Amino acid sequence: MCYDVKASLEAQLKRAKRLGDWSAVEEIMERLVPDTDLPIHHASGFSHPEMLIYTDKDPEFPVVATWGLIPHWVSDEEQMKKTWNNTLNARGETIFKKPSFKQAAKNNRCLIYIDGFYEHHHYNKATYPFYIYRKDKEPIVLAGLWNEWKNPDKGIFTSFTIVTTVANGLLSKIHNNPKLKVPRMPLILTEETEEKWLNPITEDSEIYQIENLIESYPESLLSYHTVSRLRGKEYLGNIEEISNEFVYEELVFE
DNA sequence: CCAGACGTTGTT
DNA sequence: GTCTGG
DNA sequence: CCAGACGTTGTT
DNA sequence: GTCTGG
Repeated sequence: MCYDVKASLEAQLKRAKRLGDWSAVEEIMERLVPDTDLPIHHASGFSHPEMLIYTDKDPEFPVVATWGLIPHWVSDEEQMKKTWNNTLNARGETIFKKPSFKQAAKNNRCLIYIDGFYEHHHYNKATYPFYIYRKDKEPIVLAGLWNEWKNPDKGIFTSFTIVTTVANGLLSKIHNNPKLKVPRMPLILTEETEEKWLNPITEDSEIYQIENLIESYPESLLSYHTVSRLRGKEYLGNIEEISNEFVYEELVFE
């Protein structure tokens, strides 16, 4: 799963900057970034932050979107708020089958550039948040689905969800779920697969080309450490230090 | 057929 | 809009 | 997902 | 133990 992320301005803009179109970057800074919650040192999906996503419609120039996909059939704002806490993630195995995701899976895929994400580990009846990031400190590219929903009161509402897959060894351990159902992790793309994720498909027979991209990311490329609380009264909020290592003396992890 | 849901996570 | 449960 | 509430009365 | 809110 993936319910907590860090998304700095630098990470979010990495894709827009890679081609060296500085006027585009300037436009993003002036016109889009003020409508976002950036920089996000930590945000929970349940707070439905506004972020930049790169869609298949314009892969180099991002749009502002809210985390928590609103399916096309949602009719009003009340129904929307019942739905969007349940569509923060989308199971990769079923995105082409579920009514909430199938249209977006076929026609509206996107990338979300983040610094890293947070997961909770359970030990001795307590909960310990971990921050997970790439060993090389480069941004993590997540696979997403996005959508434009017509809010009858307020116009077009752009939202997205993060696709998940089975967890690798490291994330299974952080989740320390010993059995039965396989733990989950977000779908992290590589330089090759991120372009394929945005590649349009027209026929149902091409769905497998997208499904083939859904696999867990090698744990050898990831690093991690514990951080201070991300929930409840001890939560420090969206401050820069929130992703810094915070050692819990009582926690034994290894 | 109609009514009602439509979704995710893990159970150290 | 489309699928599932009764 | 985790943290925190989990109830009643009448009304600032 | 289980539901709700964020």
